[in-house]
Amino acid sequence: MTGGYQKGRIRRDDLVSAAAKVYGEAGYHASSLREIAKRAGITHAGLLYHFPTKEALLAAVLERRDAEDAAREQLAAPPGLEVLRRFVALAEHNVRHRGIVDLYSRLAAEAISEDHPAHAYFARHYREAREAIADSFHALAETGELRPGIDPDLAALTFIALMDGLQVQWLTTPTQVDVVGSLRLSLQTLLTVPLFP
Amino acid sequence: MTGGYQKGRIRRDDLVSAAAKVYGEAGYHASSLREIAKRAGITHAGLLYHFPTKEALLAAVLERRDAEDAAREQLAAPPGLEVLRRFVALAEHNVRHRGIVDLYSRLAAEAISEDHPAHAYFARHYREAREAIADSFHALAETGELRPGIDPDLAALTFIALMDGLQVQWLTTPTQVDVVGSLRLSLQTLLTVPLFP
DNA sequence: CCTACCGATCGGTAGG
DNA sequence: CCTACCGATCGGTAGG
Repeated sequence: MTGGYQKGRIRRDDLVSAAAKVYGEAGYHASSLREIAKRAGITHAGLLYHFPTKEALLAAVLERRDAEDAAREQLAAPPGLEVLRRFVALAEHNVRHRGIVDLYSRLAAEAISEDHPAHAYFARHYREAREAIADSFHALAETGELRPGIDPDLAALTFIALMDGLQVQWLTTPTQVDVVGSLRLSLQTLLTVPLFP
Repeated sequence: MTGGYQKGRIRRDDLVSAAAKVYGEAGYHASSLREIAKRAGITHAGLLYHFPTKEALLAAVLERRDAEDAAREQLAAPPGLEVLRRFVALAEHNVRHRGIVDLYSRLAAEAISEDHPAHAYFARHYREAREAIADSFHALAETGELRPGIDPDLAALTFIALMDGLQVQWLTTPTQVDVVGSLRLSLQTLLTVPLFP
């Protein structure tokens, strides 16, 4: 009884996976429904049976990314050093999974346009990331672990922007960019205590 | 005698300007020769009389950008604090000329692909930018103006990546991103002397 | 520099 | 989920 239902769910997941991969290789706009469908083993009309428009498929890709992030954030720590360490760990994870970074970096640049279907998603993503980091810098300021005179909100913006900039440069010239080293350097200079004792 | 020649030069410049603008709005791949040609007041076939392929037009846009940068780098200072100040001044200039930043940020993300026609351009651009900044950090290390224990090359990578990451985030949500403030904060924490006394 | 055209590709729909 | 199709758009070419 649940066979067709289950099958449908699996098929949708396959399509979302294929879409994420193709977006990562070519961006959203340059990706075709035919290429995505082919990788999932169906026709592009078949894809449109599951996702009525190209934009609906993108929405599904972003939703699944959010769900994965949320599952990971069960690991969320209280504001402080540990949060910063986990962001560095996330960067370490990312350099071992290029596809994730590809998808994110290409979509982020496309989504600069206010009328891009992922624009609101990225505006929210940036704000939430800045707020999460800012909470930790504020906590560190109160305990004297943030260097005096540093604006916690500006430090948070700096950290998130640095992560994004490193990713694009790393994707373009992987052998010449030490993503994790740069993040550690940047964080350590903001702190009065060792980030990794 | 030089009339036709002059006219041709002007027309080519108009086309390059129109192309830079459209690339900035939509990226390279999503830009059409018809849209670019229309803004310059000719047909797309007319554009192809001046630039034989879509790729040749992109090359001309990048060449002009290099020429403009070179002209600006007559202002190039010897390695040291002044170089860092001028990069901050460049960022101040950029936030008043959104089109330049748009063009750069969108192309950079597309050029992640090794087969993108601007890939080699950006690989070179990153390397040259890192080297220019690294020279200054090395000089500052020798005079004790760089905080002890900071790797000058890693600091250079960090600064360039931060500039790029700030630009994308600023383009997406302009009112929420203080590009210049973030750059000043980041540089100041690396130094033992005031960047802006 | 234009008109007119080509083959290819695109997202989406009809109808089953 | 497929076959078959649509109108739109693309980069590029022929021929002037």
